[in-house]
Amino acid sequence: MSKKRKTTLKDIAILLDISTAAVSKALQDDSRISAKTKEAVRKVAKDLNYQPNHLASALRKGKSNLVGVIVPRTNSNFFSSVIQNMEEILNKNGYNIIITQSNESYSKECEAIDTLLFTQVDGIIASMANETTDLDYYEKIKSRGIPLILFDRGENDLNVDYIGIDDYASSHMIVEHLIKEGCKRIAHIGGYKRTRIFNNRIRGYIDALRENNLPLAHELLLESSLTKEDGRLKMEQLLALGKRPDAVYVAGDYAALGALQVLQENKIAVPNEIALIGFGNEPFTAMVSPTISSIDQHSSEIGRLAAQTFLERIKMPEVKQTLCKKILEAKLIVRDSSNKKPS
Amino acid sequence: MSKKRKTTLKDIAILLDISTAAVSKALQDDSRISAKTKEAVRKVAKDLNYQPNHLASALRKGKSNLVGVIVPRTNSNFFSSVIQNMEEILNKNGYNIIITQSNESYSKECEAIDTLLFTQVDGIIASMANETTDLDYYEKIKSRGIPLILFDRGENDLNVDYIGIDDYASSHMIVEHLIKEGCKRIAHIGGYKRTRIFNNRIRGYIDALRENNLPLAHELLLESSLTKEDGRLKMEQLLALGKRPDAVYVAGDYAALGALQVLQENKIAVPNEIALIGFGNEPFTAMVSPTISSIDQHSSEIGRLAAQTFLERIKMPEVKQTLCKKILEAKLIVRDSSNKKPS
DNA sequence: TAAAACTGCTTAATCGATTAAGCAATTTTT
DNA sequence: AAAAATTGCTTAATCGATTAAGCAGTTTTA
Repeated sequence: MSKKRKTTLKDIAILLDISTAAVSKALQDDSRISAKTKEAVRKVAKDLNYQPNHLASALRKGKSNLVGVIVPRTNSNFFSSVIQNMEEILNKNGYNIIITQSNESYSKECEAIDTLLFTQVDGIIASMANETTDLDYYEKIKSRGIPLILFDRGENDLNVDYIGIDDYASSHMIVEHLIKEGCKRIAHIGGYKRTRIFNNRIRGYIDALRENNLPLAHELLLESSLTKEDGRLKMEQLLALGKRPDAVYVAGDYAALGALQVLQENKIAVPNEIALIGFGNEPFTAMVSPTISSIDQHSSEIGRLAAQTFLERIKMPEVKQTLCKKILEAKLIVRDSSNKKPS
Repeated sequence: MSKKRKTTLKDIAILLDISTAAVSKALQDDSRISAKTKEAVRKVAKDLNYQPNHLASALRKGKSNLVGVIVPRTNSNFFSSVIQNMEEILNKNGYNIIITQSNESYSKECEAIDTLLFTQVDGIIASMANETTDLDYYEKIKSRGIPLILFDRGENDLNVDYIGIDDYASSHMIVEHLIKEGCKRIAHIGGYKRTRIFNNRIRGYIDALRENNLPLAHELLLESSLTKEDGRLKMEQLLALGKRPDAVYVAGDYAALGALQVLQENKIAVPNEIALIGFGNEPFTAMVSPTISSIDQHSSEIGRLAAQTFLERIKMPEVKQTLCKKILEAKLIVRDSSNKKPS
């Protein structure tokens, strides 16, 4: 019962008694083919339910019209939103995307790169795993001559296009907001220092404190994996201090949630005793109680820009010199967890 | 600077002064090639950093080793976990996956199917959009002669393999649990009746009530899109009733969260005044306060089974007769929102 | 020792679409 | 009216890997 044989250009050609070349050109609306022939070809193509064999044309044309995407995970709102917006633009331009997840693991990331290169993608858009410090594998992409665009988690050292938010400024903004709320001992549960974005957040935190003449206490600055569990641990660590902080800025929402749970378990009033701010504006920050203030990273915008950057690179592969680094300004969403005076 | 030219079989062949056929076979460890030649080929392949052109081999072999995946969205824990487990098994078997999102929209789903067929995937694993009722497009996949496996959201009418949980039994389990907790007026905020899984949940709810001699009040059975917003609306509707329910079973976690918020805004004690249960075991159900009881859908297992089913279909395409419908037993996770007597 | 089987390769066709080159017929230009 | 340009196609090569068929030379079997 299953009609296995797909219709090919040849089938159409034989039926109309013309060459496959003519059929191919007709479907591409080539000016050298008469309107009558084009019409006939299109009709037969529709009748036979012709679907071009993508592999064949990709092989011949030397491009697959596929874009590889590597993200640490898809079940975060940030990444799935980036992907969704990226996909929309790429689809419109005839590209499809292949999504792969690194699960924050360097080895899985390398596998993902191999997979994508193997699949002959025309380019790769990636956000690096937390673990990743070695950039050899990314060099492999560059040496393949296809565009590589990084977003959010990216390294400056790799000389590639990058889209992200201004982590330094965001961090700065958070600390100033907390100071305005009257906080004087502001702790920071930060990400890994070696990851550029987290390092920038740490710098923003330190500089904002300094500019406001607040002392920087080293016991208030912690390095974390930013999982919910580690957020709990680091919060417990902060509560164990002789002089507790009156505000905690956590560099990730999941860790902020863990921290919030510990605060609640210890019956500490949020924000009045200790104010709390996360980073990433994950949907659950607006769902928990109290709602958690956070930074919106403009995921849609990042997705769109990454896609556009890729398209530009594809169009003009020779203009490699001007590197494209787009840094967006993030937005602080003030919610209950840092709002001491509810209006 | 960019070394554009990729090394091909031909390059290796010329270097070793043998035919490309011999090289191809050597790399495939064909028994008709001498160990010496194989060794030499492998060495040169490594030296030249040979990466086989996937498009060429896929074209020739008539299979792409790509599996298409269609999900309503990736930013739900359920789907991302399914995908992750599916990917693991498929990768091990030489397959890569292309993920596409339908965003619960029928038209986007059709586009996704076209995209995947166009990319010459060897099979499709899908969970249907809420909107989808018309199955013509899925027929298109079947007529292409490649395996189609549905999970979670699937229609029985389409004669294809299916993996999911027992929605009827899960629903039954929830209601019995609530009754055991002493609830007597149990409401159900259900999904769309026309979607099979939600219909099954509704049937389970009704039958469990009946078996326990509890009256079925039509005003306690609501149909919802199961978004967080709609969960709020439906909960407000329930609170507006003359005789309020003493338990609400919501067919989705997001909607359950919305319902919980409304309950809290109305200062209604959960679970003592009104108990609450969700469905799906999204991570946030364990994060909010009170934590929300829910049903775990065994996402990892579903992902693994879907992948395995695909692999079996590929291995034995002729054994089309025995349809594979795997229905897993789900697990009720009792949390604070339905636990009246904390031990 | 002749026939059969195996070893280790080569040749050439193939997958399906694209495209450079070319050719005959028609139309436009000079 | 001859030259040039245009139209509308065809032929054949190509992308890179795979594979059926085949062919020497060697080894095993009867």
